[in-house]
Amino acid sequence: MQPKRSDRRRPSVRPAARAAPRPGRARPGEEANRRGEIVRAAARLFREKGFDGTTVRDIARAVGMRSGSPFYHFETKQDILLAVMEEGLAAGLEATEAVLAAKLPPREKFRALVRAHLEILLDEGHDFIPVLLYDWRSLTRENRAKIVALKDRYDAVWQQVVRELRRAGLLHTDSPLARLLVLGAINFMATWYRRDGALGLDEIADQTVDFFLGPAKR
Amino acid sequence: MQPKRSDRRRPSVRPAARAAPRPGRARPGEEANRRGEIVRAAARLFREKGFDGTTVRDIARAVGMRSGSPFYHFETKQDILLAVMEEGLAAGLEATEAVLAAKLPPREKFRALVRAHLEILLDEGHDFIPVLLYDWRSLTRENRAKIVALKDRYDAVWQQVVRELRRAGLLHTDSPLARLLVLGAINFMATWYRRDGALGLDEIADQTVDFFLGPAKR
DNA sequence: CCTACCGATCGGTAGG
DNA sequence: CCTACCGATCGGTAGG
Repeated sequence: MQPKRSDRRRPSVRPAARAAPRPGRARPGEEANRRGEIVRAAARLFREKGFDGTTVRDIARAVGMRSGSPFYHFETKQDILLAVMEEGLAAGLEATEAVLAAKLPPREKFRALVRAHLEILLDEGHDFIPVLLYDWRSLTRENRAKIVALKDRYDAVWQQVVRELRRAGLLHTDSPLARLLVLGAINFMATWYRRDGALGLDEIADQTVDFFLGPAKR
Repeated sequence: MQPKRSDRRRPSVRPAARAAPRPGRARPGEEANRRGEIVRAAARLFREKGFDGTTVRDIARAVGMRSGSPFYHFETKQDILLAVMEEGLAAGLEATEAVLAAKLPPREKFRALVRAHLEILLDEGHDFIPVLLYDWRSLTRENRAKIVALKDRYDAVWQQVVRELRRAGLLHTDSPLARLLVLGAINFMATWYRRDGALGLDEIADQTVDFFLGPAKR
């Protein structure tokens, strides 16, 4: 006997009263909207239970659809995963490149970059990047290549800022390893951060900057 | 149609010639041995494909058993996961506490700790800790509690060394966040490290120590 | 987007 | 530890 992953209902019984969103037919024009809902719901579920631990039925239920209906919007479950990662990376990349564009001094630029990354990594409703980080293995080879291309741009932004920190004498190296250590330390926060914990995102950002660059001089 | 995860064979046909280890009955006395083989094979598979992405049949095949036979050694698949994590943590803890016991100066102690951790995190045949880090979510609540207890001891060792670094003036903080940043940066290496890459474990250890503490003075 | 369904696979078990 | 098997579930599809 397998452990049950979800409540089982008789197939012929319509789910009458439950907390989930409205089932039914989409009104014309809100189709793209529904697609976005699926992506967001899937991101949250993938983050919590992993890609393999989440069923298409879970996703359908979360947006108030019947079990087969997500396939009206996506051809395969894998395509949903790709959409989650692509949309998350695109949004993150936009925020990140905006930080680069704002001509801040190195330390402030680093702080802004860390803060922006913490938001998409840890804040409520931003489940895309954690899924990217922790469900990497579930991507097909072809989809992995697409994601890598986006991720490379992300890394380039960080490498650029690390270089500026080095030039300003705030770091003593700007090697790729330095970037990997900084980003790794931050990305690993997705493992231990609790939204109800002692530190907020602003405090974590400040202390992280201080840790890597040394306390700010005045 | 689902994508096939493995070759399918007619159930009545014995697998005659294949590369995997000998099928057949265990000789008396090597039972504990077989259990260990299962744990090691499972660790490797879990690391590659995740807990949910690995089937008991995969594990059985990897050690040359038929599909139901792992259940002679373990009650459930979950128990295999627990064994992987427990045995990995126990071994890591032993190596780690040995570093603490050897009375090295702070910088050398840190370096030895990093090096020991890199070994169990990245080296061939050490798949336990990566599984622990990346399949956390698949543990039941009760098993998670058991693992947390072991992990706390591990963290305590690192916190102790961070404290010594601070006292020696090599770090300017010994907060828990400092420990989380250092360990996170290192643990995240499991994501990007390639055994055929440019840097070996010794070089990574040296450069990591230099990054966090500043280059060694002479 | 629902209904109704399929083939494949999965974790696990009885009995030897 | 193998043989033979079960019930449940899963991703996906045809047809409306």
